[in-house]
Amino acid sequence: MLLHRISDSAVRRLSHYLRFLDELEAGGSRTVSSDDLAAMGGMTSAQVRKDLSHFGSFGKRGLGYSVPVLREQVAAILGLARRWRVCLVGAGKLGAALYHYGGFHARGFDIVAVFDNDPVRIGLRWGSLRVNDVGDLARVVREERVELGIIVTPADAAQEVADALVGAGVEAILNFAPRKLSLPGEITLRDVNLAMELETLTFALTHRGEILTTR
Amino acid sequence: MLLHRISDSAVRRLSHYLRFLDELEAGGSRTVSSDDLAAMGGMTSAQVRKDLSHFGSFGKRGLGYSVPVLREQVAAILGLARRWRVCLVGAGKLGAALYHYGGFHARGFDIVAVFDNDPVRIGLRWGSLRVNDVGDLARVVREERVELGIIVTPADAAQEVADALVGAGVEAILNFAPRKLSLPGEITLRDVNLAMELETLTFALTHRGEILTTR
DNA sequence: TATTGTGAAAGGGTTCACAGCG
DNA sequence: CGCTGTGAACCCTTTCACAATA
Repeated sequence: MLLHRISDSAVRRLSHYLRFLDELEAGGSRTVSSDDLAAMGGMTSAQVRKDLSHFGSFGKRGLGYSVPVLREQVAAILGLARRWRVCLVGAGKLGAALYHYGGFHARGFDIVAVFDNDPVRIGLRWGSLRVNDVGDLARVVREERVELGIIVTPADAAQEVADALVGAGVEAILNFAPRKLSLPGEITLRDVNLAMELETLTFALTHRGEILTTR
Repeated sequence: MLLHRISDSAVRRLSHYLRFLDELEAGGSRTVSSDDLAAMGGMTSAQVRKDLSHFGSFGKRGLGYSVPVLREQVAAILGLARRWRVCLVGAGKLGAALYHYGGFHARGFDIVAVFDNDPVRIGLRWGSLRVNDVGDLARVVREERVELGIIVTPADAAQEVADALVGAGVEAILNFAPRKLSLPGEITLRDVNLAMELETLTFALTHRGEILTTR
């Protein structure tokens, strides 16, 4: 398929649609219209149709979309037609929270290795895994055929860990450390910064009373 | 001050600038140019200047910006000239991770209350706090003058908790539960969905080989 | 008839390029 | 001379509106 550039926000909306389609299927719905999906997500029906149209024609005019068919198509578009092998670097509280977060497994992400550099944590049993020494990262990542890395270390360690992950063949990184990482262009990177999320809230609250205009 | 509509991405860039300015100040730099800041964040200098220009003129032509002055200005723009009182609803692993995440306190966020509905967790000591019964949420939020709520509950409980927070006077909510919340328009809401972040990675990896074009 | 799929129009964000100024 | 601040140009995303069609 020939793709135009798909905006980041469009990809995130596709994730939303997938969640809505899961709920609809669980609720027994057989079809949805773009209007229904839009209502579930606070968007417009034109937006829903445009987002989907980049990848094909999945609906029937006059009828809408088949819930199970569209669910499967959207999952495939997002790369979720298969499972993904993920590792977690950093076995602190946030690492533990992510490890136990059921949403990853439900969406097709299998955490197959965990690493830390703290002797107190190395060797600990986490479910069916053991916490590995980060010094063994390259070997374990290769043995376990890890594809995605999640960095949950302090900021200081993040670049070093990222380099090790890339060296061991990981293709994409989700970085929770508040540090800008330098990576080769072929590696996909996404940053999540929890303090920054709160800052967008305080920005909004702080400027609430001011006149917002377009000049 | 008269503000235009500031885009979400511009606000996030301001958070980045603040982090860079912290680093520069810690490193002893006295001034920065928009070029320097742009290089630290992988953006363009025009973007940096445009972002700042929405809020005033903070630099000197020919010289750049004073690091401490700009740091303070950007912090003020983001609403971080004061501290904020935050509560956490959900004392599970993710709640614990956020509670212990030093980045919040460093940025001016004080977690002053924690809630859960599980008798096993209620009453547990977390640092200087105790985990409250979520049934006491309205009273405690008022007593503690909580301004921001963070929802870290399972999806099922999120709407109910959000309603309680709003009823008790919270002004903004950061929601980690994968559920679309309905809130009054005057409440600021931000969603963080961890599975969705991974999905943007798998989308990119899945479509990597395909020709991305503009028609 | 109801709803999709999509060109065209509108809107908004980013980049350009240079005037202004220390 | 160097770097900021900014209107104008450009580009990308969203919305509109309607032809196509089950």
